[in-house]
Amino acid sequence: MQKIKNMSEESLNKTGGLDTEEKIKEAARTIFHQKGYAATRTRDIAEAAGVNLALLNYYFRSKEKLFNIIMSETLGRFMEKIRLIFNDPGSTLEEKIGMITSQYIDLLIDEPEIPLFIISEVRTNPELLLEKLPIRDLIFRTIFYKQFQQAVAERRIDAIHPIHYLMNMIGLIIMPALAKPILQSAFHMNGDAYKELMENRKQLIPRWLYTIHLNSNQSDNEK
Amino acid sequence: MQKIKNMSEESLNKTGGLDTEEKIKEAARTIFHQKGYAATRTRDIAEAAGVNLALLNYYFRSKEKLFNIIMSETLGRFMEKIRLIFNDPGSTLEEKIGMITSQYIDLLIDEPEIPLFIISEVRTNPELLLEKLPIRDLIFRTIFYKQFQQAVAERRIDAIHPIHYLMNMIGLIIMPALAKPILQSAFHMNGDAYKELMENRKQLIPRWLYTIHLNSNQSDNEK
DNA sequence: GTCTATAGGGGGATAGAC
DNA sequence: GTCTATCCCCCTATAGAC
Repeated sequence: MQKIKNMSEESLNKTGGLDTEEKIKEAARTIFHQKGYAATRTRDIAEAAGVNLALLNYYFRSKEKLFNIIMSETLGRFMEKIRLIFNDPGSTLEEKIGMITSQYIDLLIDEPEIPLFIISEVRTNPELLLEKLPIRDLIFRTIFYKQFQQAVAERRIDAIHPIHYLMNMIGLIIMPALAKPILQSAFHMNGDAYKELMENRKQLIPRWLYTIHLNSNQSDNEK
Repeated sequence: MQKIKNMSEESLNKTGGLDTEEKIKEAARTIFHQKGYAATRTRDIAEAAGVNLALLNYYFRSKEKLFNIIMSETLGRFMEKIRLIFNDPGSTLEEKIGMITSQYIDLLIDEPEIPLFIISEVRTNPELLLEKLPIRDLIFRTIFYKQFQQAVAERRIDAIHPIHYLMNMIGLIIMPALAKPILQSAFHMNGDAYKELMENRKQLIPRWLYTIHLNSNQSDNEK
């Protein structure tokens, strides 16, 4: 299986369309996402990539280094969406919520394993987050945050901690992805039903969020 | 492996107040909950229990058998609350929601690892659920479910699938527990702040759920 | 760059003394 | 029932031929 990379055009191998390093990363991403770091065996990654185990260490030195690369990329890909939308100057608060919901639900239809992967691995290894991402800034120093604060002020709604708003938004979006194995196992829900459920929530979640956090008629301050 | 517990006096060992089998289970529960099956080493369980590794296999035959016992007990403990409340004939729908929220939040203040533990391990091993628990019946053949259907009918609210209601309820409750490692790492939130956040949600979540699912003034049917 | 073969070590499980 | 010592497999990582 020699690797004649025809550099004149591209560095892509005919087998799978990717060069070896990329094939290994692709396989690693899939398996790490599904099973987590501890339960993943490098042998399985190599086999899924269609290469020999030794190549994995040739390209990435160790399982842990390979994992860190995958984790960085996944975290980055996941957070980049938020960052872009939260800082978009051309959209209203409501539009931002709609974009976040819609884009993340699309992502979670394709890759429902990502939230559980991130949550699990951050638990065992909390430094993963701090090292890489300035999450506080990414949330509290954004146009989104200013717009939200302004909306709350205009409506004279008693302030509950904004962390509730963020957690509810993220929670409502990712919950079906987290629950997918349980939905499949307990309710025999198949892929199409899951997808339909997710598509429904594209409309529902923004309305829910608006209703519970930004509706001054029955806001949080009524005791 | 006979287990004659001498009840006349006590079956308790002086060291720690529990007999050996119980000490091992206690240690196993803690570590399995924190790290999951794959990342847990039997040596660590034995050490945490203050006994020798060989005893673990003497009492439980294997890591896997020990794990299954822990998983069964944790799942049972988790689901039993729902079952009792959902079938309580003496409480209204609103009261049931309040009880669920309050009791589970108390549980998650003490043991925030449980949701992630269950979700993670069910993913790798979906049979765990089906074998043990009749979840469908546990949800759809309950007094709670009848009361919910009735409330929706009375208010003439367009029906969205009740799975949304359940997922939102569970999601809003467990979300902070799932996010705890991230909240600690990214926001330096300590145990007290987490507890206060959770206590706040005891009041907030029932109101939110009522507002988005049972308020006919601005229900889901407005387009 | 890619392979085969193997070193090296960790972790689950057991034998056997007490 | 509890311990020490040990087995043995499996998994990561590397050496070395091609």
